[in-house]
Amino acid sequence: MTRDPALEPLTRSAEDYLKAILALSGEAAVSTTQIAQRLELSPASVSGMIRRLSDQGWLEHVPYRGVVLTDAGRRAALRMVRRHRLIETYLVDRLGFTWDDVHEEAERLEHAVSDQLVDRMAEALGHPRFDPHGDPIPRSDGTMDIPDYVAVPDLVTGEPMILHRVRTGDAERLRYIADAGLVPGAEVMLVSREPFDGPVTVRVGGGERVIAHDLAAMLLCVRE
Amino acid sequence: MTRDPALEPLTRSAEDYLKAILALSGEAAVSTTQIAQRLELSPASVSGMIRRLSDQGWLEHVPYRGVVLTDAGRRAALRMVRRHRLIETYLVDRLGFTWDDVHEEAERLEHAVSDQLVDRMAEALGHPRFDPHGDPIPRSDGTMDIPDYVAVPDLVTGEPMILHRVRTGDAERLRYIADAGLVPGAEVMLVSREPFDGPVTVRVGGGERVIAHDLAAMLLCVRE
DNA sequence: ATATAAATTTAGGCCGTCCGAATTTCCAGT
DNA sequence: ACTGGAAATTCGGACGGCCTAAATTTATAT
Repeated sequence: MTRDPALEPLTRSAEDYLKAILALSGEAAVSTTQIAQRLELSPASVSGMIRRLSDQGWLEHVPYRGVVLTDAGRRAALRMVRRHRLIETYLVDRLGFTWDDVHEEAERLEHAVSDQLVDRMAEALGHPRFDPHGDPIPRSDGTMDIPDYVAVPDLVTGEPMILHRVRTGDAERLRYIADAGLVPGAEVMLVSREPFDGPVTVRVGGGERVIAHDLAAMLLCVRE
Repeated sequence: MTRDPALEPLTRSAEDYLKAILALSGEAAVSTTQIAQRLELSPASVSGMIRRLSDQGWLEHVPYRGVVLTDAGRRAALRMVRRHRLIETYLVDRLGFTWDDVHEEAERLEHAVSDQLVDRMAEALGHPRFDPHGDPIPRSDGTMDIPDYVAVPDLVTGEPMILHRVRTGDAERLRYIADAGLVPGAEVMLVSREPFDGPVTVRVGGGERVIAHDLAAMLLCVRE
Protein backbone atom coordinates (compact mmCIF):
# COMPACT_ATOMS: atom_id res chain seq x y z
CA MET A 1 0.00 0.00 0.00
CA THR A 2 0.84 3.67 -0.21
CA ARG A 3 3.80 3.17 -2.55
CA ASP A 4 2.56 3.59 -6.08
CA PRO A 5 5.44 3.50 -8.53
CA ALA A 6 5.38 6.58 -10.69
CA LEU A 7 1.98 8.16 -10.25
CA GLU A 8 1.18 11.81 -9.79
CA PRO A 9 0.17 12.76 -6.30
CA LEU A 10 -3.58 12.73 -5.90
CA THR A 11 -5.57 15.87 -5.26
CA ARG A 12 -8.17 15.93 -2.52
CA SER A 13 -10.84 15.73 -5.11
CA ALA A 14 -9.24 12.78 -6.83
CA GLU A 15 -8.96 10.97 -3.50
CA ASP A 16 -12.69 11.37 -3.06
CA TYR A 17 -13.37 9.97 -6.50
CA LEU A 18 -11.26 6.90 -5.90
CA LYS A 19 -12.86 6.28 -2.54
CA ALA A 20 -16.32 6.63 -4.04
CA ILE A 21 -15.48 4.30 -6.89
CA LEU A 22 -14.13 1.70 -4.50
CA ALA A 23 -17.28 1.90 -2.42
CA LEU A 24 -19.43 1.48 -5.52
CA SER A 25 -17.36 -1.35 -6.94
CA GLY A 26 -19.29 -4.56 -6.90
CA GLU A 27 -19.25 -7.09 -9.68
CA ALA A 28 -19.55 -4.70 -12.59
CA ALA A 29 -17.82 -1.52 -13.67
CA VAL A 30 -18.93 1.65 -11.95
CA SER A 31 -20.97 4.09 -14.00
CA THR A 32 -20.50 7.81 -14.32
CA THR A 33 -23.92 8.58 -12.88
CA GLN A 34 -23.35 6.40 -9.86
CA ILE A 35 -20.23 8.38 -9.07
CA ALA A 36 -21.96 11.67 -9.81
CA GLN A 37 -24.82 10.84 -7.46
CA ARG A 38 -22.55 9.72 -4.67
CA LEU A 39 -20.33 12.78 -4.84
CA GLU A 40 -23.22 15.12 -5.65
CA LEU A 41 -21.62 16.36 -8.83
CA SER A 42 -22.86 16.61 -12.37
CA PRO A 43 -22.16 13.62 -14.63
CA ALA A 44 -20.22 15.95 -16.91
CA SER A 45 -17.80 16.85 -14.14
CA VAL A 46 -17.30 13.20 -13.40
CA SER A 47 -16.51 12.48 -17.03
CA GLY A 48 -13.81 15.12 -16.89
CA MET A 49 -12.21 13.79 -13.75
CA ILE A 50 -12.45 10.22 -14.97
CA ARG A 51 -10.36 11.24 -17.91
CA ARG A 52 -7.61 12.68 -15.68
CA LEU A 53 -7.63 9.71 -13.32
CA SER A 54 -7.50 7.33 -16.24
CA ASP A 55 -4.63 9.27 -17.85
CA GLN A 56 -2.76 8.99 -14.57
CA GLY A 57 -3.30 5.27 -14.29
CA TRP A 58 -5.59 5.13 -11.28
CA LEU A 59 -8.43 3.51 -13.17
CA GLU A 60 -9.48 2.12 -16.49
CA HIS A 61 -12.30 3.63 -18.41
CA VAL A 62 -14.28 2.19 -21.28
CA PRO A 63 -16.34 5.07 -22.69
CA TYR A 64 -20.06 4.65 -22.10
CA ARG A 65 -19.33 1.44 -20.20
CA GLY A 66 -17.89 2.52 -16.87
CA VAL A 67 -14.81 2.49 -14.78
CA VAL A 68 -12.68 -0.06 -12.91
CA LEU A 69 -9.90 0.81 -10.47
CA THR A 70 -6.39 -0.31 -11.31
CA ASP A 71 -4.34 -1.96 -8.57
CA ALA A 72 -2.75 1.39 -7.78
CA GLY A 73 -6.19 2.99 -7.69
CA ARG A 74 -7.56 0.34 -5.38
CA ARG A 75 -4.58 0.69 -3.05
CA ALA A 76 -4.95 4.45 -2.98
CA ALA A 77 -8.66 4.16 -2.27
CA LEU A 78 -8.12 1.62 0.50
CA ARG A 79 -5.53 3.92 2.00
CA MET A 80 -8.19 6.62 2.21
CA VAL A 81 -10.68 4.22 3.76
CA ARG A 82 -8.09 3.22 6.34
CA ARG A 83 -7.48 6.84 7.15
CA HIS A 84 -11.12 7.67 7.38
CA ARG A 85 -12.01 4.81 9.68
CA LEU A 86 -8.98 5.18 11.89
CA ILE A 87 -9.65 8.87 12.26
CA GLU A 88 -13.27 8.18 13.20
CA THR A 89 -12.14 5.64 15.74
CA TYR A 90 -9.61 8.02 17.20
CA LEU A 91 -12.05 10.89 17.46
CA VAL A 92 -14.64 8.75 19.21
CA ASP A 93 -12.23 6.91 21.49
CA ARG A 94 -9.97 9.78 22.41
CA LEU A 95 -11.70 13.05 21.81
CA GLY A 96 -15.29 12.56 22.86
CA PHE A 97 -16.91 12.58 19.46
CA THR A 98 -20.02 10.48 18.96
CA TRP A 99 -20.55 8.02 16.16
CA ASP A 100 -23.09 10.30 14.53
CA ASP A 101 -20.88 13.37 14.30
CA VAL A 102 -17.46 12.03 13.29
CA HIS A 103 -18.11 11.54 9.62
CA GLU A 104 -17.71 15.10 8.37
CA GLU A 105 -14.64 15.67 10.48
CA ALA A 106 -13.00 12.53 9.19
CA GLU A 107 -13.99 13.42 5.66
CA ARG A 108 -11.85 16.54 5.91
CA LEU A 109 -9.00 15.14 7.98
CA GLU A 110 -8.44 12.09 5.81
CA HIS A 111 -6.97 14.36 3.13
CA ALA A 112 -4.68 16.18 5.52
CA VAL A 113 -3.05 13.52 7.70
CA SER A 114 0.32 11.99 6.94
CA ASP A 115 0.95 8.26 6.92
CA GLN A 116 3.03 8.84 10.01
CA LEU A 117 0.10 10.36 11.88
CA VAL A 118 -2.22 7.60 10.76
CA ASP A 119 0.23 5.01 12.03
CA ARG A 120 0.61 6.83 15.35
CA MET A 121 -3.13 6.93 15.82
CA ALA A 122 -3.44 3.27 14.95
CA GLU A 123 -0.74 2.45 17.48
CA ALA A 124 -2.27 4.62 20.18
CA LEU A 125 -5.55 2.79 19.66
CA GLY A 126 -3.94 -0.65 19.66
CA HIS A 127 -4.43 -1.28 15.95
CA PRO A 128 -8.21 -1.59 16.00
CA ARG A 129 -9.73 -3.75 13.29
CA PHE A 130 -13.12 -2.06 13.28
CA ASP A 131 -14.30 1.53 13.57
CA PRO A 132 -17.12 2.80 15.82
CA HIS A 133 -19.73 1.70 13.30
CA GLY A 134 -18.18 -1.74 13.02
CA ASP A 135 -16.76 -1.03 9.59
CA PRO A 136 -13.53 -2.93 9.06
CA ILE A 137 -10.37 -0.82 9.03
CA PRO A 138 -8.00 -1.79 6.22
CA ARG A 139 -4.46 -2.54 7.35
CA SER A 140 -1.54 -0.74 5.70
CA ASP A 141 -1.25 -3.59 3.23
CA GLY A 142 -4.87 -3.18 2.19
CA THR A 143 -6.20 -6.32 3.83
CA MET A 144 -8.99 -6.26 6.38
CA ASP A 145 -11.22 -8.57 8.36
CA ILE A 146 -14.71 -8.99 6.98
CA PRO A 147 -16.83 -11.22 9.21
CA ASP A 148 -19.78 -13.25 7.95
CA TYR A 149 -22.68 -11.00 8.70
CA VAL A 150 -26.35 -11.74 9.02
CA ALA A 151 -28.65 -8.75 8.77
CA VAL A 152 -31.24 -8.46 11.53
CA PRO A 153 -34.25 -9.21 9.29
CA ASP A 154 -32.55 -12.42 8.18
CA LEU A 155 -31.82 -13.71 11.68
CA VAL A 156 -33.25 -16.97 12.96
CA THR A 157 -35.86 -15.98 15.53
CA GLY A 158 -34.93 -16.72 19.10
CA GLU A 159 -31.25 -17.10 18.43
CA PRO A 160 -29.06 -14.58 20.26
CA MET A 161 -26.48 -12.78 18.13
CA ILE A 162 -23.98 -9.96 18.53
CA LEU A 163 -24.63 -6.74 16.66
CA HIS A 164 -21.39 -6.02 14.92
CA ARG A 165 -21.85 -3.37 12.26
CA VAL A 166 -24.26 -0.56 11.49
CA ARG A 167 -24.33 0.27 7.82
CA THR A 168 -25.54 3.84 7.68
CA GLY A 169 -23.80 7.15 7.86
CA ASP A 170 -27.00 9.08 8.46
CA ALA A 171 -26.62 11.00 11.71
CA GLU A 172 -30.30 10.89 12.65
CA ARG A 173 -30.55 7.17 12.10
CA LEU A 174 -27.36 6.64 14.07
CA ARG A 175 -28.73 8.58 17.02
CA TYR A 176 -31.99 6.66 16.90
CA ILE A 177 -30.18 3.36 16.72
CA ALA A 178 -27.80 4.20 19.56
CA ASP A 179 -30.76 5.34 21.60
CA ALA A 180 -32.29 1.91 21.21
CA GLY A 181 -29.10 0.35 22.57
CA LEU A 182 -28.26 -1.05 19.15
CA VAL A 183 -24.52 -0.38 19.23
CA PRO A 184 -21.81 -2.75 18.00
CA GLY A 185 -21.21 -5.37 20.67
CA ALA A 186 -24.79 -5.44 21.90
CA GLU A 187 -26.52 -8.78 22.18
CA VAL A 188 -29.60 -8.88 20.01
CA MET A 189 -32.25 -11.48 19.24
CA LEU A 190 -34.89 -11.47 16.56
CA VAL A 191 -38.26 -11.89 18.23
CA SER A 192 -40.56 -11.70 15.25
CA ARG A 193 -40.91 -10.28 11.82
CA GLU A 194 -43.87 -9.14 9.76
CA PRO A 195 -44.18 -10.32 6.18
CA PHE A 196 -43.77 -8.14 3.07
CA ASP A 197 -40.73 -6.38 4.50
CA GLY A 198 -42.74 -5.29 7.49
CA PRO A 199 -41.38 -4.14 10.83
CA VAL A 200 -39.15 -6.38 12.86
CA THR A 201 -39.17 -6.92 16.60
CA VAL A 202 -35.85 -7.40 18.34
CA ARG A 203 -34.88 -8.01 21.92
CA VAL A 204 -31.95 -5.88 23.01
CA GLY A 205 -30.68 -4.87 26.42
CA GLY A 206 -33.56 -6.54 28.22
CA GLY A 207 -36.29 -4.76 26.22
CA GLU A 208 -38.08 -5.22 22.94
CA ARG A 209 -37.99 -2.84 20.01
CA VAL A 210 -40.03 -2.69 16.85
CA ILE A 211 -37.90 -1.40 13.99
CA ALA A 212 -38.57 -0.52 10.36
CA HIS A 213 -37.41 -3.25 8.04
CA ASP A 214 -35.05 -1.04 6.05
CA LEU A 215 -33.34 0.17 9.17
CA ALA A 216 -33.07 -3.35 10.56
CA ALA A 217 -31.43 -4.41 7.30
CA MET A 218 -28.59 -2.02 8.09
CA LEU A 219 -27.83 -3.86 11.34
CA LEU A 220 -25.37 -6.65 10.70
CA CYS A 221 -24.78 -9.37 13.27
CA VAL A 222 -22.28 -12.09 13.91
CA ARG A 223 -22.77 -15.38 15.75
CA GLU A 224 -21.85 -15.60 19.46
CA MET B 1 -13.06 35.21 17.21
CA THR B 2 -14.25 32.82 14.53
CA ARG B 3 -17.48 34.73 13.89
CA ASP B 4 -16.86 37.24 11.17
CA PRO B 5 -20.07 38.97 10.19
CA ALA B 6 -20.64 38.61 6.49
CA LEU B 7 -17.37 37.41 5.03
CA GLU B 8 -16.85 34.71 2.47
CA PRO B 9 -15.36 31.52 3.81
CA LEU B 10 -11.60 31.47 3.44
CA THR B 11 -9.83 29.04 1.17
CA ARG B 12 -6.82 27.12 2.44
CA SER B 13 -4.62 29.38 0.45
CA ALA B 14 -6.22 32.51 1.83
CA GLU B 15 -5.78 31.18 5.35
CA ASP B 16 -2.08 30.82 4.68
CA TYR B 17 -1.82 34.35 3.39
CA LEU B 18 -3.53 35.81 6.44
CA LYS B 19 -1.38 33.80 8.79
CA ALA B 20 1.77 34.89 6.96
CA ILE B 21 0.70 38.52 7.01
CA LEU B 22 -0.01 38.37 10.72
CA ALA B 23 3.40 36.86 11.36
CA LEU B 24 5.07 39.58 9.31
CA SER B 25 3.07 42.37 10.85
CA GLY B 26 5.28 44.59 12.94
CA GLU B 27 5.03 48.34 13.03
CA ALA B 28 4.65 48.95 9.35
CA ALA B 29 2.49 47.58 6.60
CA VAL B 30 3.55 44.24 5.12
CA SER B 31 4.98 44.29 1.62
CA THR B 32 4.11 42.04 -1.27
CA THR B 33 7.63 40.66 -1.54
CA GLN B 34 7.77 39.81 2.14
CA ILE B 35 4.64 37.72 1.72
CA ALA B 36 5.91 36.20 -1.50
CA GLN B 37 9.17 35.16 0.12
CA ARG B 38 7.50 33.70 3.16
CA LEU B 39 5.00 31.67 1.17
CA GLU B 40 7.48 30.88 -1.60
CA LEU B 41 5.25 32.34 -4.28
CA SER B 42 5.85 34.86 -7.00
CA PRO B 43 5.05 38.50 -6.22
CA ALA B 44 2.56 38.39 -9.08
CA SER B 45 0.56 35.67 -7.36
CA VAL B 46 0.60 37.61 -4.15
CA SER B 47 -0.66 40.76 -5.83
CA GLY B 48 -3.58 38.79 -7.19
CA MET B 49 -4.51 37.21 -3.90
CA ILE B 50 -4.10 40.50 -2.05
CA ARG B 51 -6.74 41.95 -4.31
CA ARG B 52 -9.21 39.17 -3.51
CA LEU B 53 -8.54 39.31 0.23
CA SER B 54 -8.92 43.05 0.18
CA ASP B 55 -12.17 42.83 -1.78
CA GLN B 56 -13.46 40.42 0.82
CA GLY B 57 -12.57 42.68 3.70
CA TRP B 58 -9.80 40.66 5.31
CA LEU B 59 -7.15 43.31 4.83
CA GLU B 60 -6.52 46.79 3.56
CA HIS B 61 -4.19 47.39 0.72
CA VAL B 62 -2.57 50.62 -0.39
CA PRO B 63 -1.05 49.89 -3.80
CA TYR B 64 2.73 49.98 -3.78
CA ARG B 65 2.60 50.61 -0.04
CA GLY B 66 1.65 47.31 1.52
CA VAL B 67 -1.04 45.58 3.43
CA VAL B 68 -2.61 45.71 6.90
CA LEU B 69 -5.04 43.16 8.30
CA THR B 70 -8.52 44.33 9.22
CA ASP B 71 -9.97 43.23 12.54
CA ALA B 72 -11.70 40.35 10.82
CA GLY B 73 -8.45 39.43 9.10
CA ARG B 74 -6.49 39.52 12.33
CA ARG B 75 -9.09 37.38 14.07
CA ALA B 76 -9.06 34.86 11.23
CA ALA B 77 -5.26 34.75 11.27
CA LEU B 78 -5.15 34.31 15.04
CA ARG B 79 -7.66 31.52 14.73
CA MET B 80 -5.23 29.74 12.40
CA VAL B 81 -2.34 30.34 14.77
CA ARG B 82 -4.40 28.90 17.61
CA ARG B 83 -5.17 25.85 15.54
CA HIS B 84 -1.61 25.39 14.46
CA ARG B 85 -0.13 25.62 17.93
CA LEU B 86 -2.78 23.50 19.58
CA ILE B 87 -2.35 20.83 16.95
CA GLU B 88 1.41 20.86 17.47
CA THR B 89 0.93 20.57 21.20
CA TYR B 90 -1.52 17.71 20.80
CA LEU B 91 0.70 15.81 18.40
CA VAL B 92 3.70 16.10 20.70
CA ASP B 93 1.84 15.43 23.94
CA ARG B 94 -0.46 12.68 22.77
CA LEU B 95 0.91 11.10 19.65
CA GLY B 96 4.65 10.91 20.12
CA PHE B 97 5.68 13.55 17.64
CA THR B 98 8.82 15.53 18.36
CA TRP B 99 9.06 19.29 18.29
CA ASP B 100 11.11 19.18 15.13
CA ASP B 101 8.67 17.15 13.06
CA VAL B 102 5.26 18.55 13.96
CA HIS B 103 5.32 21.65 11.85
CA GLU B 104 4.45 20.22 8.45
CA GLU B 105 1.73 18.03 9.90
CA ALA B 106 0.14 20.96 11.69
CA GLU B 107 0.47 23.06 8.59
CA ARG B 108 -1.84 20.67 6.77
CA LEU B 109 -4.18 19.84 9.62
CA GLU B 110 -4.86 23.44 10.59
CA HIS B 111 -6.92 23.83 7.43
CA ALA B 112 -8.93 20.67 7.99
CA VAL B 113 -9.94 20.68 11.64
CA SER B 114 -13.28 22.02 12.86
CA ASP B 115 -13.62 24.44 15.72
CA GLN B 116 -15.19 21.60 17.62
CA LEU B 117 -12.12 19.42 17.21
CA VAL B 118 -9.81 22.26 18.17
CA ASP B 119 -11.81 22.83 21.33
CA ARG B 120 -11.76 19.14 22.17
CA MET B 121 -8.02 18.99 21.77
CA ALA B 122 -7.58 22.08 23.90
CA GLU B 123 -9.76 20.55 26.57
CA ALA B 124 -7.98 17.20 26.46
CA LEU B 125 -4.70 19.04 26.94
CA GLY B 126 -6.01 21.21 29.78
CA HIS B 127 -6.09 24.42 27.76
CA PRO B 128 -2.35 24.87 27.40
CA ARG B 129 -1.12 28.43 27.02
CA PHE B 130 2.08 27.56 25.18
CA ASP B 131 3.00 25.05 22.50
CA PRO B 132 6.04 22.75 22.54
CA HIS B 133 8.28 25.54 21.30
CA GLY B 134 6.99 27.91 23.95
CA ASP B 135 4.99 29.90 21.43
CA PRO B 136 1.86 31.32 23.05
CA ILE B 137 -1.41 29.72 21.99
CA PRO B 138 -4.12 32.30 21.29
CA ARG B 139 -7.36 31.70 23.16
CA SER B 140 -10.63 31.52 21.24
CA ASP B 141 -11.10 35.24 21.81
CA GLY B 142 -7.73 36.00 20.25
CA THR B 143 -5.92 36.94 23.43
CA MET B 144 -2.77 35.20 24.55
CA ASP B 145 -0.09 35.41 27.18
CA ILE B 146 3.14 36.99 26.01
CA PRO B 147 5.75 36.94 28.77
CA ASP B 148 8.60 39.46 28.96
CA TYR B 149 11.41 37.61 27.30
CA VAL B 150 15.12 38.16 27.44
CA ALA B 151 17.12 36.51 24.66
CA VAL B 152 20.07 34.46 25.80
CA PRO B 153 22.73 36.84 24.41
CA ASP B 154 21.10 39.68 26.36
CA LEU B 155 21.05 37.89 29.72
CA VAL B 156 22.90 39.21 32.74
CA THR B 157 25.82 36.82 33.24
CA GLY B 158 25.56 34.60 36.26
CA GLU B 159 21.85 35.08 36.71
CA PRO B 160 19.81 31.88 36.38
CA MET B 161 16.80 32.06 34.09
CA ILE B 162 14.20 29.73 32.65
CA LEU B 163 14.29 29.01 28.95
CA HIS B 164 10.75 29.60 27.82
CA ARG B 165 10.58 29.85 24.06
CA VAL B 166 12.60 28.74 21.06
CA ARG B 167 12.01 30.92 18.05
CA THR B 168 12.89 28.74 15.10
CA GLY B 169 10.97 26.28 13.03
CA ASP B 170 14.05 24.79 11.47
CA ALA B 171 14.08 21.07 12.20
CA GLU B 172 17.87 20.71 12.29
CA ARG B 173 18.29 23.61 14.64
CA LEU B 174 15.52 22.26 16.84
CA ARG B 175 17.21 18.88 17.09
CA TYR B 176 20.55 20.47 17.90
CA ILE B 177 18.97 22.66 20.53
CA ALA B 178 17.04 19.82 22.14
CA ASP B 179 20.20 17.76 22.12
CA ALA B 180 21.91 20.45 24.17
CA GLY B 181 19.11 20.25 26.72
CA LEU B 182 17.83 23.64 25.71
CA VAL B 183 14.13 22.88 25.89
CA PRO B 184 11.43 25.15 27.31
CA GLY B 185 11.47 24.86 31.07
CA ALA B 186 15.21 24.25 31.32
CA GLU B 187 17.21 26.40 33.72
CA VAL B 188 19.89 28.32 31.87
CA MET B 189 22.55 30.80 32.88
CA LEU B 190 24.70 32.99 30.70
CA VAL B 191 28.32 32.28 31.53
CA SER B 192 30.06 34.54 29.07
CA ARG B 193 29.73 36.18 25.74
CA GLU B 194 32.24 37.18 23.08
CA PRO B 195 32.01 40.66 21.60
CA PHE B 196 30.94 41.51 18.04
CA ASP B 197 28.06 39.04 18.15
CA GLY B 198 30.45 36.24 18.92
CA PRO B 199 29.57 32.87 20.46
CA VAL B 200 27.88 32.68 23.78
CA THR B 201 28.57 30.26 26.62
CA VAL B 202 25.63 29.05 28.65
CA ARG B 203 25.31 26.71 31.60
CA VAL B 204 22.46 24.26 31.20
CA GLY B 205 21.69 20.96 32.88
CA GLY B 206 24.95 20.96 34.80
CA GLY B 207 27.13 21.46 31.71
CA GLU B 208 28.41 24.33 29.65
CA ARG B 209 27.65 24.94 25.99
CA VAL B 210 29.11 27.33 23.48
CA ILE B 211 26.49 28.45 21.02
CA ALA B 212 26.49 30.62 17.92
CA HIS B 213 25.16 34.07 18.63
CA ASP B 214 22.35 33.90 16.10
CA LEU B 215 21.10 30.65 17.50
CA ALA B 216 21.32 31.92 21.06
CA ALA B 217 19.27 34.93 20.03
CA MET B 218 16.42 32.56 19.23
CA LEU B 219 16.34 31.30 22.81
CA LEU B 220 14.04 33.44 24.90
CA CYS B 221 14.09 33.29 28.68
CA VAL B 222 11.95 34.45 31.53
CA ARG B 223 12.96 35.27 35.10
CA GLU B 224 12.70 32.51 37.72
C1' DA C 1 -36.48 -1.21 -37.87
C1' DT C 2 -36.98 2.75 -35.87
C1' DA C 3 -38.30 6.11 -32.44
C1' DT C 4 -37.59 7.49 -28.01
C1' DA C 5 -35.49 7.52 -23.51
C1' DA C 6 -31.45 7.24 -20.70
C1' DA C 7 -26.63 7.51 -20.01
C1' DT C 8 -22.51 9.60 -21.29
C1' DT C 9 -19.33 12.60 -23.36
C1' DT C 10 -17.99 16.97 -25.51
C1' DA C 11 -18.00 21.92 -25.80
C1' DG C 12 -17.70 26.18 -23.79
C1' DG C 13 -17.60 29.06 -19.43
C1' DC C 14 -16.23 30.46 -14.81
C1' DC C 15 -13.40 30.78 -10.71
C1' DG C 16 -9.29 30.28 -7.84
C1' DT C 17 -4.54 30.02 -7.89
C1' DC C 18 -0.31 29.84 -9.80
C1' DC C 19 3.38 31.61 -13.14
C1' DG C 20 6.54 34.65 -16.37
C1' DA C 21 6.83 38.88 -18.87
C1' DA C 22 5.76 43.53 -19.49
C1' DT C 23 4.58 47.68 -17.32
C1' DT C 24 4.03 51.12 -13.82
C1' DT C 25 5.27 53.39 -9.59
C1' DC C 26 8.35 54.86 -6.14
C1' DC C 27 12.51 56.56 -4.25
C1' DA C 28 17.26 57.76 -3.88
C1' DG C 29 21.29 59.82 -5.68
C1' DT C 30 23.12 62.88 -8.67
C1' DA D 1 14.57 68.15 -11.42
C1' DC D 2 15.94 63.95 -13.47
C1' DT D 3 16.73 59.33 -13.88
C1' DG D 4 18.03 54.36 -12.90
C1' DG D 5 16.90 50.48 -10.36
C1' DA D 6 14.00 48.15 -7.07
C1' DA D 7 9.42 47.05 -5.88
C1' DA D 8 4.80 46.32 -7.12
C1' DT D 9 1.25 45.70 -10.38
C1' DT D 10 -1.04 44.22 -14.52
C1' DC D 11 -1.44 41.12 -18.35
C1' DG D 12 -1.87 36.79 -20.62
C1' DG D 13 -1.68 31.97 -20.05
C1' DA D 14 -2.12 27.48 -17.65
C1' DC D 15 -4.40 24.03 -14.92
C1' DG D 16 -7.71 21.86 -11.79
C1' DG D 17 -12.26 21.42 -10.96
C1' DC D 18 -16.77 22.67 -11.24
C1' DC D 19 -21.05 23.95 -14.10
C1' DT D 20 -24.84 23.95 -18.09
C1' DA D 21 -26.17 22.91 -22.60
C1' DA D 22 -25.63 20.34 -26.65
C1' DA D 23 -24.24 16.32 -29.03
C1' DT D 24 -23.54 11.51 -29.07
C1' DT D 25 -23.97 6.72 -27.91
C1' DT D 26 -26.51 2.91 -25.98
C1' DA D 27 -30.65 0.63 -24.44
C1' DT D 28 -35.55 -0.22 -24.89
C1' DA D 29 -40.13 -0.47 -26.74
C1' DT D 30 -43.19 -0.53 -30.24
